[in-house]
Amino acid sequence: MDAKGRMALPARNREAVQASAEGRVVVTIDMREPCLLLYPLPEWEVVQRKLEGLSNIKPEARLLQRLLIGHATDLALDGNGRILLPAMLREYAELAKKLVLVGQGNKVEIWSEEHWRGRMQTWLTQDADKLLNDGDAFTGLSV
Amino acid sequence: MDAKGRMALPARNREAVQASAEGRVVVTIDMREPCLLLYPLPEWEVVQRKLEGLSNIKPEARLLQRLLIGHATDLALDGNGRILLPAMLREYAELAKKLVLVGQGNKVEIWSEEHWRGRMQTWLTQDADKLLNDGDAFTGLSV
DNA sequence: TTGAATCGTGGGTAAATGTGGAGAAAAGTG
DNA sequence: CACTTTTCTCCACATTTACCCACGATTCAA
Repeated sequence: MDAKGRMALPARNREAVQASAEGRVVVTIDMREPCLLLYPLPEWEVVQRKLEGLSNIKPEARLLQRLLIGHATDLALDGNGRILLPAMLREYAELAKKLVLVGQGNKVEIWSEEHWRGRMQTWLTQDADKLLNDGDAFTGLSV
Repeated sequence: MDAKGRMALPARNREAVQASAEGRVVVTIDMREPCLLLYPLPEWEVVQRKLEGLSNIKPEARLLQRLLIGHATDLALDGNGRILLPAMLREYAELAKKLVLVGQGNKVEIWSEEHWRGRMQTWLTQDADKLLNDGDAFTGLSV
């Protein structure tokens, strides 16, 4: 990310986004982690419909809607394949110069390198042990 | 928001409002949170009809009607794309110089930055945990 | 290895947008 | 009617954003 808050989308993803969404993407926050989520526009519309379909009586559902839809921002790639991340989103994820992009199928996670390192540490030392010792959880799943 | 209580609508929303409602919007209060709700006029008319359709025997329904419809104010964008928020609404949401606008599909929430930060803090530290640990609530929802 | 193309990065500049204030018009008040 | 207060319109300025170009690094192919 540069000093203006612009982030270059890797050429690999760029091609897909250009083809399916004419360079239009949506960025929002991840409630569980200090990172952002980037969807190609069509993918986001699926997610948004799911969210709006939730019972809006449940407080939990309203929370999801407010935070995810509320932070969702339409962005378009500029001539160099970059997007300008809004200041509020940059602050939420505490993004610095160095970013880490993590592909997740229908979306890409955007992390500051610093947070990414910290979480990796935690996952590898604590959570992975727990996961591997929980014999039943993933029976039959071969990776 | 400036000292006169004027608020600039972001250009992105402005365009939509100009097209569908000739720059006319309705602002009212949110009963659950210290914030205001801004609807393009056509959207508000839908909401108002729903409210009026509620059984007016139930005290809860009458309360909704009184507060939402009672505070609803017709406003129009000025030459610079701004609206003048009535003093009563400004006081209700305790709006200060810095505002946060949160898009919610058919409406926009208007928060003071201070309240928004406070609520975010609560949501992310308390409610989000509860939500994520409540396994049944959102089975099958993949965001 | 070398040239050529692509890619990531940074910056300049012009246009668009956000912000603030002055003064005229309108509305409310005594 | 005179006066105050509010609201609207217009103008000026600061900030942000969009667009363009340039340079160094990396990749790819010959």
